Amino acid sequence: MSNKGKFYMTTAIAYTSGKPHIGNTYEIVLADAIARFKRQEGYDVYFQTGTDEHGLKIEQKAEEAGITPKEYVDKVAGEVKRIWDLMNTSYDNFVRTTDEDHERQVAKIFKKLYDKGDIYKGAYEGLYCTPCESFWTESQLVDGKCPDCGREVSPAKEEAYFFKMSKYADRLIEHINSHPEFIQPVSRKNEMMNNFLLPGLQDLCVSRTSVKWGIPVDFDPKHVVYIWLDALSNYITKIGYDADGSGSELFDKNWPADLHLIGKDIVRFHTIYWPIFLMALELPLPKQVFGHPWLLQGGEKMSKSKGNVIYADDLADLFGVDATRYFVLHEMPFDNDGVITWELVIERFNSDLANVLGNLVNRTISMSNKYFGGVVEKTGAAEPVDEDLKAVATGTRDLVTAKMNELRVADAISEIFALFKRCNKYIDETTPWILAKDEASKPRLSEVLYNLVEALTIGATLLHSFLPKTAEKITEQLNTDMRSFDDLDKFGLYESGKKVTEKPEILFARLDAKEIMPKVEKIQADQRAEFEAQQLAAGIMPEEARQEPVIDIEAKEEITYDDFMKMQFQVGEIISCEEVPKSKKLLCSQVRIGSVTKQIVSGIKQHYSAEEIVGKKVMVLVNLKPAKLAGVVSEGMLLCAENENGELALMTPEKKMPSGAEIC
RNA sequence: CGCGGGGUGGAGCAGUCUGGAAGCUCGUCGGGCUCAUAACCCGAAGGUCACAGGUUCAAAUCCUGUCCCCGCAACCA
Repeated sequence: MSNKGKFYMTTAIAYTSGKPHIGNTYEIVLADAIARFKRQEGYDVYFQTGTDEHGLKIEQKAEEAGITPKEYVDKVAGEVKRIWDLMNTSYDNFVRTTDEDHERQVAKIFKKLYDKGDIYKGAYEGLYCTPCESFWTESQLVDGKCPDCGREVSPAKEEAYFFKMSKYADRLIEHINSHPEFIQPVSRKNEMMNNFLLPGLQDLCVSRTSVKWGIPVDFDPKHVVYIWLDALSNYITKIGYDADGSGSELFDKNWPADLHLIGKDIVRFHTIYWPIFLMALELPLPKQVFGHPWLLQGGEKMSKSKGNVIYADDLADLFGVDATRYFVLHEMPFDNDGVITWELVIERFNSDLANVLGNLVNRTISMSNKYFGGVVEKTGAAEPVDEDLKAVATGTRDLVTAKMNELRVADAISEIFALFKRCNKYIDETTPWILAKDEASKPRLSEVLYNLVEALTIGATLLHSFLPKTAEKITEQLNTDMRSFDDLDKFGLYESGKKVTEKPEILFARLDAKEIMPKVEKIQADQRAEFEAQQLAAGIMPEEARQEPVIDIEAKEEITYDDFMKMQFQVGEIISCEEVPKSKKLLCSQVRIGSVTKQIVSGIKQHYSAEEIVGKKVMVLVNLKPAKLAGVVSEGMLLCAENENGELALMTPEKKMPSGAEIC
């Protein structure tokens, strides 16, 4: 393996406001695949990931949970690390922004930039929402109210430190223009240029007094360092950067980073603010920032508040770690968002992993055992049909490398699977079961199986970066080792005469959606229950209906819109009410509908008392033909919902509505 | 007119920059094969490339307009 030099790469550090879902996990798996591949190629890789643990949201979450912020982030960071490890990711360093060395360096960096004059003290003016402790701009408001809580905002002014972004803007524009590879994909570059750089950068507010949970500005401790300045700095502080100038060996070797892998939503922070901070610190800029797309669920974005989140450990439970890795890596295109649904995962699992790969390994090993007692021997009985297989096998490495160099990981995997598909085809072309019938064609049969085993070894080696465990299982079953990367363009290195395993283990057993989906539903139900429990704990009213049993009633005949329009519903206010004498069920109400008052008799006595419904606004069917009930005239109907026990609930408007308002 | 992404056979996507016979995976249908995990291999059907104009010998691709979906909007990767 040739040494190609160092390669320092990072993921964004995960924000510890809650358990990471499959989308967060996507990033670490993607990064891991790249890191492993670079190592395989011969780079000296340093791969850093971790957690971002400061900020208001964490402060709030901790308070809701009734624990300190530190306790809260310890818990979540542990969870993040557990999932990173579960996904078998090969990071070299897991950093936390609450690490003492990081906090000390961030404070020093802030001081250094202040001393230098790039950070100055000013005032932040804007519209302030007191309960949310947040500033908003005019354009952010929703109906003139706080976009978070919907309450009134008021103009306010807060002392704050600002960073002189504009001072470095020209240099950054120049850098981006002269380094086309800096921002990937290119579409993001245009976005940054057109929206932020070319219109002119505003100075960035880099301190907060409204947040307690953060790194204090050491010379003005009522301020806390802005979370992005804090978080971004991990890329240098955690490899040993020292603002005083005495960097560590690790830092000197690895900085500048070769790749920052981040989500497309935070491209701005990594391609504008971060480079400018680095310029101010007189450090070289990272070589590349890749803003990967999102993994969306069923067309809509995942979020905990929607309670529709897919977690990596659930996927790993149902499908296994490598299948989960395969899915997220394969399904994510280069610059458009990917989609994940349970059905899609099952489909990919069956068609790619079970059918194409697992079955190929299985049938190859089975044939070797059946025909040659497991011994794989090269006999030299070649035929022209072998050439294409060999060409594909030896050419795959460069195809994969080319895709990986562009960070097109999904395409890289597809190249490897193209090799496996070629192998399946090769089996049909050579028909080993026919060769096996004739003793004279045994050498040919042996050669065919040898070629398959060799091609599989090459394929497994290439797969190692993406599906580490699966690749290892394959080479184990073939009784061989991973090939050296440099040898992957050679065919015939499998040691002739070796014996494959007697009993091939099924790598991926086909799944039946009918069996999986009930488990999925259970996971989802558990998640909803947990979410509601959390909401309850936080004092938020849960959506009660969700957990309650539903009722199905007999469907009535379809009606037309005209039929519907014949009925007139209005809001009515019950101004008085009395029981109907000699009746068990009836109450007689005087209902004001607009300027008219109607007398309505309703069978609700067992559920409502006459007194309690007075003053209620209710839904009334107004143009029902009057009728006499128990001798009393009724000129309409009060509408109620009825449950399976016959209990009634009057329909009342969800918001305040005037009497007489039409219901349509 | 806040910014951005998208609308391509039943599903999920590529192709659009650099116009030149509409492609991939899955599904469906038909065939082959039986070593293998009802798997594998071959073939077929199925699309006016959101809509309307325009440029061109030629448009999914370039230009103009319209409709629809989605994300972001400084604390979601």
